[in-house]
Amino acid sequence: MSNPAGQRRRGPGRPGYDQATVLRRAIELFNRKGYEGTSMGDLAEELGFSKSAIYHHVPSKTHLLAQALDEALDELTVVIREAQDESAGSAYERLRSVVRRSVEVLVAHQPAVTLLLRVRGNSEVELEALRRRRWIDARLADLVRAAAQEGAIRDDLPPDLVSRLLFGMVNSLIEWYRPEGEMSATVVADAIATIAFDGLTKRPS
Amino acid sequence: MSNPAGQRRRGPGRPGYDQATVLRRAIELFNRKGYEGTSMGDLAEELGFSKSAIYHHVPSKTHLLAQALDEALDELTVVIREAQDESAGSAYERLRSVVRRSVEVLVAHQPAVTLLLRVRGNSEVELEALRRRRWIDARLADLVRAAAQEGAIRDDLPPDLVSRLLFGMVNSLIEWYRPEGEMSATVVADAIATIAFDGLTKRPS
DNA sequence: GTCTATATCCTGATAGAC
DNA sequence: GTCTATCAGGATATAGAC
Repeated sequence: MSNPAGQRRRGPGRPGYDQATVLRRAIELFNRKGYEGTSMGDLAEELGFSKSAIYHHVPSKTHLLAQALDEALDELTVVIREAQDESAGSAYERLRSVVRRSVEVLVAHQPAVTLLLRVRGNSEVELEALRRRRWIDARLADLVRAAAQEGAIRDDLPPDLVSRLLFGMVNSLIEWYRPEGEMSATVVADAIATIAFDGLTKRPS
Repeated sequence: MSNPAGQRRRGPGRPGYDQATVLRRAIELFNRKGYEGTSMGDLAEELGFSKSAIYHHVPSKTHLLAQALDEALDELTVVIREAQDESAGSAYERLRSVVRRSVEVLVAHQPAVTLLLRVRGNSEVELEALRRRRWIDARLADLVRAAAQEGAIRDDLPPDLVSRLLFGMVNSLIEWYRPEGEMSATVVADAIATIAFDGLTKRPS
């Protein structure tokens, strides 16, 4: 915490991490081994010091989880807020835009979003995160419904089902996307939009 | 094990469960609370007897997980085998068919497949399951590549990316689909095929 | 087939020395 | 700010009575 950059502090001495760095490494571990499958001992080992020293940086394991889930939820909430601004275009345009923005958030905050999407509701922190997530999902469904009512997208499929499948495809990114890979967020977002809105089948056009 | 139907055995006496029933309830709990978040004590409580009595039915917690993952992997492997039979039609036809069959398996074996899709590689059992799953994913990508080479689906998107997104959409079913709901596997499979192959955008047609 | 009791280990978290 | 030592509780799994 005396070290905003998360780097080594003094010439000699132990590593020294700030809160943000500890959080980042914790989320990494939670995703690799699962939250319950990761012990504070594991995290200590990862950071290179003893188990008890962690509690100098962070109040509890639960607090680490809460911070991570908030990071993801706050970012996704911003995307929803943008999509609710009707002056930004038709529902169809805003739906395409929210797909793109969601991909951007998933890519930029992949570890935190991954953690969020795996939450099961095992504690009060997780239940609260699930509540916020359900609110987001409901707003996405609203947008799909509005686009269907505009006549912009097909109305022969239940909007709730379309919403689940469309954002199911978006969310599946977290299973394989790695920012250090060669695929940019733009390429992925374009591919999702192309598949979802234009379809895979080749057309004469 | 003396009770193939998983029902009460004698008039008087304790419930009495067979292996299959214990496994089914275990998978249910693993999905609700996570595998690591579920203790054998939780499972005992769910089944209505003491913690230690479970070990009369099942050798270990790990064994329960292995059985569940095998159930899912065996079913998905059958789907892949079917799709590899080139006499069954063009790659495009087989791709559409494998999407439908995957949905059927996800719906019929939803709890086991859910567990499989959440495995992180935390133990030897999980690592072996991940190996088998990666093999399946690779065969699905082969099929998408073949369909693109046939000229049946668009070739302006990387086949590996298409495969990940397409089956990401299929797999996202496990997050919300409940067999007791009003949506049949057929409706869901049709919706996925329509979105993925024809697209959401309304066309003059 | 289920129970109580127990063995052994690991968990999140704290106390206090340096 | 990190350490060793420790706590109380819970984990998987086993032993042996009934």
